Amino acid sequence: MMNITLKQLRYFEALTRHGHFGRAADACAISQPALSVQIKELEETLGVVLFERSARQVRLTGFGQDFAERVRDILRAVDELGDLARLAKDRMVGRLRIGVIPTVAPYLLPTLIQRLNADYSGLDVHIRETLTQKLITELLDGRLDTAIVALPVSEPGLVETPLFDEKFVLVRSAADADAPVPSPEGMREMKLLLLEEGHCFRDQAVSFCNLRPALARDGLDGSSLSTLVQMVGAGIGVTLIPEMAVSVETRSAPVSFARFAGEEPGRTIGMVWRKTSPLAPQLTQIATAVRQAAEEQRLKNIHLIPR
Amino acid sequence: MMNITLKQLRYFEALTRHGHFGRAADACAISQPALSVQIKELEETLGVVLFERSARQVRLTGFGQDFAERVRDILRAVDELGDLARLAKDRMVGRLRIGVIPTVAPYLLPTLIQRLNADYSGLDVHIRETLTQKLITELLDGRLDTAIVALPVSEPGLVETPLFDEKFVLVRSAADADAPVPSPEGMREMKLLLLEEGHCFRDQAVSFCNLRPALARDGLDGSSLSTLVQMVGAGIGVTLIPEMAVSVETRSAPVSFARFAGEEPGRTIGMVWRKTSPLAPQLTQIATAVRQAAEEQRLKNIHLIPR
DNA sequence: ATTCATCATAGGAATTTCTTATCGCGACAA
DNA sequence: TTGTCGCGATAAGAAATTCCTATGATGAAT
Repeated sequence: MMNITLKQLRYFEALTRHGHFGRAADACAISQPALSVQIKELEETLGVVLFERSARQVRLTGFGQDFAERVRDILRAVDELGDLARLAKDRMVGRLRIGVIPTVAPYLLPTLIQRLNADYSGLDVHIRETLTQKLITELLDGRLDTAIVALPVSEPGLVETPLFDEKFVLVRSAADADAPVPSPEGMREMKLLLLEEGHCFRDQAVSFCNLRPALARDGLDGSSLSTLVQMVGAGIGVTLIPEMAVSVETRSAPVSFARFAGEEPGRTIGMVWRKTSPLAPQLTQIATAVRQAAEEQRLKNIHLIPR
Repeated sequence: MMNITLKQLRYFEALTRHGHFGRAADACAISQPALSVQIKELEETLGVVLFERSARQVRLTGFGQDFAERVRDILRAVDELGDLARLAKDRMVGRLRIGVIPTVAPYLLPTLIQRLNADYSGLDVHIRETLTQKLITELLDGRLDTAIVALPVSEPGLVETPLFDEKFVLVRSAADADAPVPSPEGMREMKLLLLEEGHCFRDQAVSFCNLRPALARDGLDGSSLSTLVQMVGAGIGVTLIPEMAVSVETRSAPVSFARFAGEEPGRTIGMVWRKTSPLAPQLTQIATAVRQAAEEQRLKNIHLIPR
């Protein structure tokens, strides 16, 4: 009890076109008996005669004609599978789901998306912005293809690629613009505004100032860097933001920015994806594009920060 | 350089459903390595990775998802091929092109078509009514599946099956109803109306009366039996028609019918089809249906003919 | 009647597909 | 860490299939 094979359907189709076993066999690059046998096998599998063989010509039966129409559709669909793959192979194509942490997304994405659309048209980019923890979960779950987060992540099952380092700058009210820049220890004396729990940037800032994490400050945590900057502008305290955010956040409120002296605080932003991801080659390319976007963005900021 | 096979697509589909090589292999009734190899082969043929294999689970890649949709459609279409054939196998189904000569068609077809529709629903009957010569040509050409004609045809390449014998009856004006029935020889003295050249019925009538075929009568040939009967009703002459035509033609004009004494004229109607026709079994069945229709029709006529 | 063209059949070779056995890797538990 | 386990990949030989060459059978044309 054989099953229908694509070979049989291809031979069948050739025979309908040529109406002649020998010529159809040539077209299929096989011998005439091989074709005869496969056609016969197909007919036996179906339990139906597809061709009427006479000495003069080979003609489709009535059923064969209906059959042939469907077979043509099937073969076309199968060939399209190959075409589809051939396209997907070289050009980067299809859906790409990128997760980005909130302290990077607003500053990097406008540039990045523009660049991706330019360099990889045909790529359908989906963006997910949320906390690192959630990104990692979704990544491991297969709901994301890659994530842009602060390194290290140290999650077995994921590979990390550094993208760029960024320094943190001090944000204080415009009035303090000329005051000396405090040392990390000095920061502890100031009212430092932080993001809510869960943001890695909060932990990084806390770590820089050697604050005791448990020492949760008053209830002034902000849900975004913009909020923090606005609070600083209102004279409530000071905060840190990544240098990349400066050009955007300078518009949020009348504040001044300052670099730290000596050992500057900072972090490494990187891309992570599953070790097993078949997109690895593409993602490596994407990483390059992200680096370029980050550099482009950095140039917009660097001159806004006084030494 | 392998080609895509249906097996591969079936295995692929099973793997998408189970997300597990071992279970998918079970579902396909093969070993796990066999499935692994075929999936790998498919991926190599396409040049694209379809599944992301991790220790935890087997997941479709983005491309794989698009691919899977199309594959499902293809497999469904292929399975439908089998269904289609299974239906066509037992039930008689599909197009059936029957040719019928004009001196039979009007009297047999109403009954026959009704019967075919009743007994073989799903059969798409096409009727072609024309002269024997043309029917045979179209039959040999494959434009007809079978023809109902007067036997014998004696065409190599065709097989003949008798359906029924029918007698010819004399048609004369109603006024002559009680006159004695002439002998074949007597017919020669009467004005015998005939069908045009090409109708086999014309030749059969001529033969019965022992007329010299070349002796073409005056220009009163009719193009149908109805025309002839109407002419008889108008007192122009006499004619012959098959007994099967009586019940219909008695409505054409005020005429009387009479059987011939002694050796009655008649002919054998039969079905012919190509020796090579794969429909032979079905056609044999159809022939039975035609016999029944003819008998049914005959019963409507027999009591209308005196003697 | 013979020849030619054409499809079917047969037997053995070549190729493909499958099975069993085993490896390698990552996850999980102790 | 270190086994242990689950799972997919790989290997090698066995089984099945597909194919080719040679040949048969049949009908048509000369």
